[in-house]
Amino acid sequence: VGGGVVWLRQQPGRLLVRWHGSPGSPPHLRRYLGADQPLAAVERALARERVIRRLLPQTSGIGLMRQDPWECLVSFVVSAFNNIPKIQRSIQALARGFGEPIADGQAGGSDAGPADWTFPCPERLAEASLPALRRCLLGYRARYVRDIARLVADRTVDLDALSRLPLEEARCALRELPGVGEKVAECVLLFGLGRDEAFPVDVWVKRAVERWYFRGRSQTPRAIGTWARERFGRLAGYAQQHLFAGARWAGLA
DNA sequence: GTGGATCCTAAGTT
DNA sequence: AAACTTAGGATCC
Repeated sequence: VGGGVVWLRQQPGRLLVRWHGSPGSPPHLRRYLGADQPLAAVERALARERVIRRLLPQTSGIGLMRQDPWECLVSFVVSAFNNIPKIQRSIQALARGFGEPIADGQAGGSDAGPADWTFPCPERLAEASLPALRRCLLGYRARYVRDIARLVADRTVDLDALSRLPLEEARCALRELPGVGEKVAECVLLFGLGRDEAFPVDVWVKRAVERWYFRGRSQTPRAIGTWARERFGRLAGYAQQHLFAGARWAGLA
């Protein structure tokens, strides 16, 4: 996070934090974790809705992360048609192979080199070879990652500027990028650009909405997204988080 | 019960 | 609308 390393341990009623690699306090950690959001008020509002109200006992406390837009974009491009353990390995391999070493505080083997690496900058990924990227288990996504990195590195695309655009314009701009479809675009809007109205429809959310709102009737992801953004408005992103967590908790198959 | 071939799925996009 | 990287689990000899 912000060029440093943060360790978190959640305990009942508190969060233990340890960090190193960046001077002073961890950068905007509260914002990064979404811990600066008025969750109590959000959940009070969402509880007016019958399905979310029923999920809340299991899902209460979930917030929206505010990742760096660049890291968020690449991560979700990697996530498409993939599974979470492999996504994690890919991200770690990218950092190990193309990121900057983070000065070791004290832990970790000093003989084995740096234990931690930053997420790679666009410039480094833009000049990476496809085989080198494929060694990060990216598969056919290697080309997407490299081409997106080039667009950002040569300033054709300005991710930070997207957050100041009207929602629909930012959405369309993201969809222009190779490997970015509706779902990934919504994820970047939500977790990277701070647009709480975004509503990504992945397989879990699709199952949840079909089961709990459409009596098990199949709907297209597009239709679900449109429907949800209308129904939940400015809190759609939060609603999505609770539906996602609820679906996984309920083990929807 | 073990081992390997095969199939299937997984935070979708082209 | 089929094809797509890759790994891990499920099923079947």
